[in-house]
Amino acid sequence: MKSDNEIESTPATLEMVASAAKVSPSTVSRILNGTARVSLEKSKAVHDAIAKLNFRPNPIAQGLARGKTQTIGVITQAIDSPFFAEGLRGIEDRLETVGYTPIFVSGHWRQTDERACFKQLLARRVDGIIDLHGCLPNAFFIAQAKRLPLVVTGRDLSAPSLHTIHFDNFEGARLATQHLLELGHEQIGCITGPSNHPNAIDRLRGYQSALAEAGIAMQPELIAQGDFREAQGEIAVMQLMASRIPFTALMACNDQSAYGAALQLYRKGLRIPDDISLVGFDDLRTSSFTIPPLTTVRIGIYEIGKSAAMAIVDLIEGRVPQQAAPAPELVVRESTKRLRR
Amino acid sequence: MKSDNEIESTPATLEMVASAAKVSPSTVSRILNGTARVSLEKSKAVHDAIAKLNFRPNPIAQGLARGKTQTIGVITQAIDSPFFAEGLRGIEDRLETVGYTPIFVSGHWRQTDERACFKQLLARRVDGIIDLHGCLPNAFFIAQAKRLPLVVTGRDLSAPSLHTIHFDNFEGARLATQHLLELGHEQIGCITGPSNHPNAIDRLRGYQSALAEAGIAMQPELIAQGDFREAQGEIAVMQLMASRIPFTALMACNDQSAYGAALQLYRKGLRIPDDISLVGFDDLRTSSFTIPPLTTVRIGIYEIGKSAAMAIVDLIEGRVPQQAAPAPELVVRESTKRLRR
DNA sequence: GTTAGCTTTGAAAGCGCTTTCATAAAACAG
DNA sequence: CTGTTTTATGAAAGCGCTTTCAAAGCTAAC
Repeated sequence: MKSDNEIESTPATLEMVASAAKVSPSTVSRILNGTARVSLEKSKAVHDAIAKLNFRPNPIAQGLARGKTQTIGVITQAIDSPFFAEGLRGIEDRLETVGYTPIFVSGHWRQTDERACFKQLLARRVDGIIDLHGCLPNAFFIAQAKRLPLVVTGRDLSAPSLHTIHFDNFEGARLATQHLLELGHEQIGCITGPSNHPNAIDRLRGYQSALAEAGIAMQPELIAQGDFREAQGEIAVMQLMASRIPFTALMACNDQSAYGAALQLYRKGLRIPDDISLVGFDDLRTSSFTIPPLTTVRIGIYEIGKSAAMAIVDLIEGRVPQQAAPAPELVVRESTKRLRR
Repeated sequence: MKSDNEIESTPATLEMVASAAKVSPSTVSRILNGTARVSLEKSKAVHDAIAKLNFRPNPIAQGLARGKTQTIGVITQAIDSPFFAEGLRGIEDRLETVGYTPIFVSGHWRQTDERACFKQLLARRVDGIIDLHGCLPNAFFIAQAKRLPLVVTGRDLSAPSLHTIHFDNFEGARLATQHLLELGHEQIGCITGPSNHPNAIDRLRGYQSALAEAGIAMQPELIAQGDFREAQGEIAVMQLMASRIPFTALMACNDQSAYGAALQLYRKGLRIPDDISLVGFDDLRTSSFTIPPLTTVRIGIYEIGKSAAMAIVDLIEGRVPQQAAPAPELVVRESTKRLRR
């Protein structure tokens, strides 16, 4: 009986298996891959040899021989962003079940870095790439997809060998703002995301659209620039308050901004939701544990990660992917409240 | 002028470069790796050909030929844990500068999963493995290190080809508890981590030691079982309150537990820090944005990730690693306060 | 009983590199 | 100049697989 800790000096090779089973390497390969019918006795002999030698095919050699690496590149913006981390988890969970290994690299929201990621992954001969919310131009993605299967999230494109999974940010923001309106709020501030970020733009538009729909005039002073990070959320609230235009509710274009905003409101002695209602966007896992738990828009980034993983495999294996993002969903918790009058 | 989006159908091979430069493949290889002196004119011709063909060596082929993959396996417990994510970021940042690619896999705090991770990474022929806070027995790590370079964090072991980076959890917890004591608290509750988790055990011991040092008798009812996750932090506080033993401060064995605890205290109408002081452990990035910002013990997991990355490279390249974890550091924010009397 | 048609298997080439070995050319010593 | 080193370079083998090709062994059909 072998212990789990046991070590064998050199990993066995296919040829060692072949000679142990007294067959040719080709036969072993055929058995491993099921690429041809093999007589039962040889098959058994080979399996025995594999077990005895504890043989595991060398994926490097397979990769070279087949020209496929069973590896898929995943470009994220930052591996330590709570938002992306959930998506990565989805990708990881899904890919594991189908025998591909993900390789994660980070673009840091910089075009040059993201280009470098592509280069690196291409050099490593990945079989496909998933780009989570990349910030490169559409044309770039369309061009890359000619070279290898590509799925990108956060936009809506159509090209051969390219699949996109686009979440409806506009609708999500509309929902969030509408929720505030339904609670009787009319003076609603907005903390935006980076102004060149497509998702951020759509979310701002959703906010504006909801206001317009309700017949409420937009006040530019109620829009504060954010960058999707907590610290800037704090600053945005400071600016909003400095403008002296009163507001009773705030819609932050992502949860992290909302955290920062909440902290700054707390510092100013304003209570959520009693004095100010706050809604976020993303539904990070931590958002159900903030004080108070945050009302927000659920994106389902974990599910998107899973879908992206399935889609890239579909693409690689010649199927046509059908995965789409879930619909935006408002999750009402305790940071929003009917406006007292 | 080539556009950045441009595509070449098939990646160039070393042989194509060789024939374009009218030299032998060996010469090209030598130039690429600097393994021998080559005449200036050939060298130039080769560099020109490389540039013209946009050649990048195929790492798969290199891996096969050299028996090294320039790849290092990283075992984390969960890629979407905010704690580990920071460590991964450190590893990623560091490894990038030295030309290794990390492959991240997750053990989910389960021994069988973690064993499977080892198997998978070994099969992929990584050059070394970093195991972040693994939960397998010491003997396993020592045995594996015989097979390939290994660095593991969160414990203190010594064996050939193995390097450990051990953070002083005991001291950290002692510091945190001491801080509470210095603020005049004597009834201090503790929310533990998983009872089989070495770090959790050390932290609990640190708490106990600080109390003992201060001559305060330990009250078992003030110790509530946690599991390092937010939800259990909530439950722990419920249990603590149900026991009816009064407490004025709480030390949570990690920040995530502290978040859950804070929420539950909030629900019960208890204010932090006015009614209860709360201290966490880990100093997650979000902890400076909680309400109120959390006093906690800084581990510097990002730095530990960086160190682990350097250590594994040292090991692989035959140097002897010297990296150690930073010393525990109390970071006082706004969740703790002098006991009013 | 011979020819045609399958099926099972092995030999060998090839994937894109590295590296050893051998050789031709250049450098040096006598 | 000749003989010995040294240096730059190419040929070829090899890393561990897959896959084509061809041969050998069967079965079936007339």
